[in-house]
Amino acid sequence: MPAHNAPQHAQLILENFLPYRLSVLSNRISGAIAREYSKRFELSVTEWRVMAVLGRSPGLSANQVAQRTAMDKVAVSRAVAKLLDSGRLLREFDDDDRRRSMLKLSDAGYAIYDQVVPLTIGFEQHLLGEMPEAERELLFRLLDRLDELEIRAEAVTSHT
Amino acid sequence: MPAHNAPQHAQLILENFLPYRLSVLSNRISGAIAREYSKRFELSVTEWRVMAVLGRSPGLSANQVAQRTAMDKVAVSRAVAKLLDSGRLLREFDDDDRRRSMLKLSDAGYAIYDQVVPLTIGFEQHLLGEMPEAERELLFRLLDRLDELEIRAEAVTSHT
DNA sequence: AACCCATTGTTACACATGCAACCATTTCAA
DNA sequence: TTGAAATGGTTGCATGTGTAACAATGGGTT
Repeated sequence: MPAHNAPQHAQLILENFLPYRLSVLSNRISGAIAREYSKRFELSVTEWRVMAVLGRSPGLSANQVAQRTAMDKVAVSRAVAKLLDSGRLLREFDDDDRRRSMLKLSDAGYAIYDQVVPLTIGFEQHLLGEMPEAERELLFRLLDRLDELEIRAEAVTSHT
Repeated sequence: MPAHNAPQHAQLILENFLPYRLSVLSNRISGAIAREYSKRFELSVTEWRVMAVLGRSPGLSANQVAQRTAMDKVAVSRAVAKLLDSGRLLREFDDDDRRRSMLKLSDAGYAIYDQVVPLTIGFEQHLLGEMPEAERELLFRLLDRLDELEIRAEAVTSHT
């Protein structure tokens, strides 16, 4: 009997699989942050992302918000509706193009924004605080590179 | 009039915010992979994760699968139900403890497993392929460290 | 045995998400 | 000017997900 031990089946070690690890890690981190502000401010992750972008860039349209947050326009539309409803957002429509909305935080919106921002930044500090500057930079460079790479998923299927 | 320009509001640059970047990146990557196998094999992400673990470790219980996949037991329960239904999974119950299930892939399950594994590995190759070994190792070390860190979300709230 | 509690797994509900179809408005070309 | 295509945004539907309540089984104490 030959002494080879080729596995009968393909082998995948999930715990070492990068996409899986990113997913689990990201869910844990985002979940932990979201649990904080969602309880305190009745705010979902998508709503918060919309607020975060508009807090820094008032006047964007819903579409522009969608692009910047990497959310699809439906998610933005619904988040905007809720934020308008709860009085955290103001909306006007452009006179020149009445389809286009112009969004910005209300005072109530900024009151929340000014509390959540330090909270999230504190969390990031906690994550990165003890990481040497060099590693931190490398981490972000790696993320940049991965961002660029995975654009074309189709290129991959031919590999196998 | 003094020449300070302290911002009126807290500032957060979402595009540089680590949790946000991880979330977007992870969603893109997992989404790209999932689109491939979900179309081809009528397989959701959670179902695939269950299969991936059982392919390598046959005989685990649903609870054990949940722990290894970082999914909650409800998600596993439902994924298992579907996989049983579609004949990709076999289940027995332990004679000594009839609550405890013992799960493994059926032949049909392995047939799929053996196709999806190389597909996902090819994808990871595509992501990591051009990354120098040293950076790759660092990336995984950084992920390890982040994994350990963010366990206690509460520790953070006092930071602010 | 009778009880209490922990564990495994399922079900029910509320809520988020993605895709497709849709309406309103604008643009452009015939 | 009018009709086709493009754009911004919303709504409906089917599906996924998390939380809590639940049934069933088992372990341990009296």
